[in-house]
Amino acid sequence: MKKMNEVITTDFEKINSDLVDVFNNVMWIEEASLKRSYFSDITLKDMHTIDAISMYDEKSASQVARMIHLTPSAMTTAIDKLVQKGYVERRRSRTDRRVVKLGLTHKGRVVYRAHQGFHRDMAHNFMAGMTTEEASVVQRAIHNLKSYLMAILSK
Amino acid sequence: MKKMNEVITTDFEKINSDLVDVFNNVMWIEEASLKRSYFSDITLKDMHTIDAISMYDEKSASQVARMIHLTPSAMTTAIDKLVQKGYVERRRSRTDRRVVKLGLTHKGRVVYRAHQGFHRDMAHNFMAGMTTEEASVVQRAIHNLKSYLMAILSK
DNA sequence: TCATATATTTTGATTATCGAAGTATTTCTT
DNA sequence: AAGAAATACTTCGATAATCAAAATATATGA
Repeated sequence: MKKMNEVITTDFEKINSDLVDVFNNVMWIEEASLKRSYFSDITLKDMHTIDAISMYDEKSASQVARMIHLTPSAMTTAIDKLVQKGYVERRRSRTDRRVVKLGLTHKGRVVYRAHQGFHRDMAHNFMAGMTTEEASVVQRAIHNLKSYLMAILSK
Repeated sequence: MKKMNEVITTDFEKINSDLVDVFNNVMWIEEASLKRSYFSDITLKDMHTIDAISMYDEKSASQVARMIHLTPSAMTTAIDKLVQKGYVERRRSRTDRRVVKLGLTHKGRVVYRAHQGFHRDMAHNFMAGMTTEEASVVQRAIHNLKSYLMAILSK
C-alpha cells in the first residue's frame, strides 16, 4: 500500500514536471523556429494575430483583439505592422462602415498554414506510437485540462 | 476501414484543437489569476523569473537570464524591480565577487509555492479520474511531447 | 604584471502596450 | 427626421520591457 502510493506520487511528479517544461518552453521554441524560418520578419505575437484572423471567416478588428487579449488601440498598431509587411488586409465592411474586416493575404495564408503544421506536428508527437485506445485516454486528459482552464477563465 | 480512418482522424483533430486551446489560453489564465491574487504587483514574466530562481539552490543572474531567455541587461532591470518589491535578494558571491547570486525572500518563497500549486492543480486536472494504467499512458504522451520539443531546441 | 576574459550594470534607442481623446458612422429617441 | 447616444476604430501621449553597446569591477592566464 505504501509502495503503491509512492509509485503514484512519482508518476504525478514526473507528469507535473514534464508539463511545466512543455509550457515553459513551447512559446520560446515557436518563437525561435519562426526566426529561423522564411518568415523571420514576424514575432510569435504577430503569428497569434494571424492565427486569430484565420482563413475561413472574416473577423473584425475588435473581435480579433478580444481573442488575443489586446486592447483595440494596440490591435490597430499590430495590424498596421502586418499590413505593412504584407500578411494582412483591411477591408471596410459594406454593411457597417465603422467596422474593419481582417483577412489574410496570400503570404499570410502561407504562414498560417505553416503554423498549423507546427501545431499538428506537436499533436502527432504527443500521441506518437499510441494505439487507438491509448489515444482516446490522451484525448480525455487534454480535454480535462482544457475544461479546467476554461472553467477558471469564466470565473 | 474507411470508417475507422475517419474516427482516428476526428480524434486527432480534437486533440490538436484542444492542445491549441490549452496553449493559447494557459498563459493568459495564469496572468489573470495572478492579477486577482494577493500578488497582483507582479506579472507572469516576473513569476517566471521567480520560478527560475527557485528555492533550492543559489543561481547567478546570468544563469537565470539564460533559463528564461533574457539578455543579462534585461535581467538586471527585472531583478531590480523584484528586489524593489521585496520578492528577491541579491547576494554577491564570496568566491567570485563579479557574480550576483539570487535568492527568494520570504514573500518570494510564498508566491513561488503558490505558483507551484497552480501547476499542480493543472497536472491533477490533466489526470482527473484516470486509473494507474491510464495515467501512465498520459505520462508517456506528455513525455513524448517534451522530448520532441527538447529535440527541436537542441537543433 | 599586464592583457584578456567574464559577470554585471548603465546607457540610449526601439518597440509593445495602454488609456484617453478624437473621428466617423450607426442606432435610438422623441 | 433631427439630435443624442452608442459603437468601431484610430491617434496621441505616456509607460514599461527589451536589446545592443559601452562601462565597470573582478578574475585568470601568459
